[in-house]
Amino acid sequence: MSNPVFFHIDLDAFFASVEVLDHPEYKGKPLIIGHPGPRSVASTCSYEARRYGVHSAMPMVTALKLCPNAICIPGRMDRYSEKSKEVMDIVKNFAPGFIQASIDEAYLDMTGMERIYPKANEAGHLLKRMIKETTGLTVSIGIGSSRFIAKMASDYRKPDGLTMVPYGKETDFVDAVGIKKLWGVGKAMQEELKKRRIFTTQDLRSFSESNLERLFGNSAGHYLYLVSRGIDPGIYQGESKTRSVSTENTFYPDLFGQEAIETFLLEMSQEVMFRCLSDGLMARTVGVKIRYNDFSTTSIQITPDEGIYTSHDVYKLAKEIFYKRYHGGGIRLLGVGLYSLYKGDHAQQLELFVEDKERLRRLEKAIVEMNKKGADIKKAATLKKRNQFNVQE
DNA sequence: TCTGGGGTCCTAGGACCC
DNA sequence: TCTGGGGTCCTAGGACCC
Repeated sequence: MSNPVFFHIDLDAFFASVEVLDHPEYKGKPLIIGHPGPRSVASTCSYEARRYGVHSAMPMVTALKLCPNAICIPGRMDRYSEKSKEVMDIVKNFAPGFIQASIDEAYLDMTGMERIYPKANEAGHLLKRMIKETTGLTVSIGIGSSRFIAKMASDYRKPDGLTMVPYGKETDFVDAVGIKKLWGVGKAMQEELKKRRIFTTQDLRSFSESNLERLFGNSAGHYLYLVSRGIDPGIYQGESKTRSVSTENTFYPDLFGQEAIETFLLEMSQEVMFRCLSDGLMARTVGVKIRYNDFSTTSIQITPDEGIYTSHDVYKLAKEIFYKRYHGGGIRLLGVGLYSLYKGDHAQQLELFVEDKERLRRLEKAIVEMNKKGADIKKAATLKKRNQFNVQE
């Protein structure tokens, strides 16, 4: 039996790199992807911008203070999806056990591929070359005995890097990465660890599993026990299916007034419902998210006894739960989501009026299909009002 | 630093049932 | 009568990731 071998392939500064590819004049310049608005954040930035301390998720205002001459452009998701597909097609055909983890990341299971690729690191270099030559983009690749190790290895040397963690050296590698960069251990957990005077992965290993579970809860404790030993806690195991669909908008200035609020609730209800329809999904639960101007955030959800069949159902429920919770004042963010999704095209149980609803549902589905073919039909008559309000894209 | 938008998973309490 | 235990579903909030 051969040892398990996994690759993690990570596109370098993906959105920014695509922009440089399409606009050679941006090459070598600090580039930030994101809207320049006062409430927006940087989504990606080029390595030139990173030298100024800019990083993704940084408030745009801060980023532009650090790097005033940065080129700041809003993202073009359609174009990035296109390039992503080009890359993923190459990766997919390179070896079996392909899992795409996000728009710019994928895993390959290279276990037992020695006859085709005798040396894993040479296979990695080959894959990097193929991607570069075909798409013009560079990736960083991590190689390890699990997806977890491969994932952190790809981040170890970036951009255009290749890091291989030899079988049996997982614990050493985790020590080299350090507790601050452990995948799945974020800011809040870092604080918890500091409070308990745990500063290194070695410190973590000095605790028994039951002690970690007592200190941090069963799930988090078990997780820390495993990852501090370089053992994969089980990231990206099976095919993941969609569990929720949501959309939200941040406004500047704040959103006020019944008409404006309801316009957005309607538009967002349609958006999430149309996305479900086009994927053949039904929802059991509708949720609304409200963030006030003081950044306090609340969410409400409802699982009605009657099913949810049309975007009108979504809107009605969204409006109902919104007013149940809304305490007035400026709204910074408004969101609508559908949860407890299941595959299906029909009402779950037969009930009164279902036939009418099914007819409406088929109508909406037809609109979705036409939009897929290039039409831009939206049901709401109120949509023309959208531009009166300031959406922070 | 004054904090986007799209997701996943976990926790904890309450309702309800057997 | 002051009071069990397990299972499941629902809700709200929070951590984390890209």
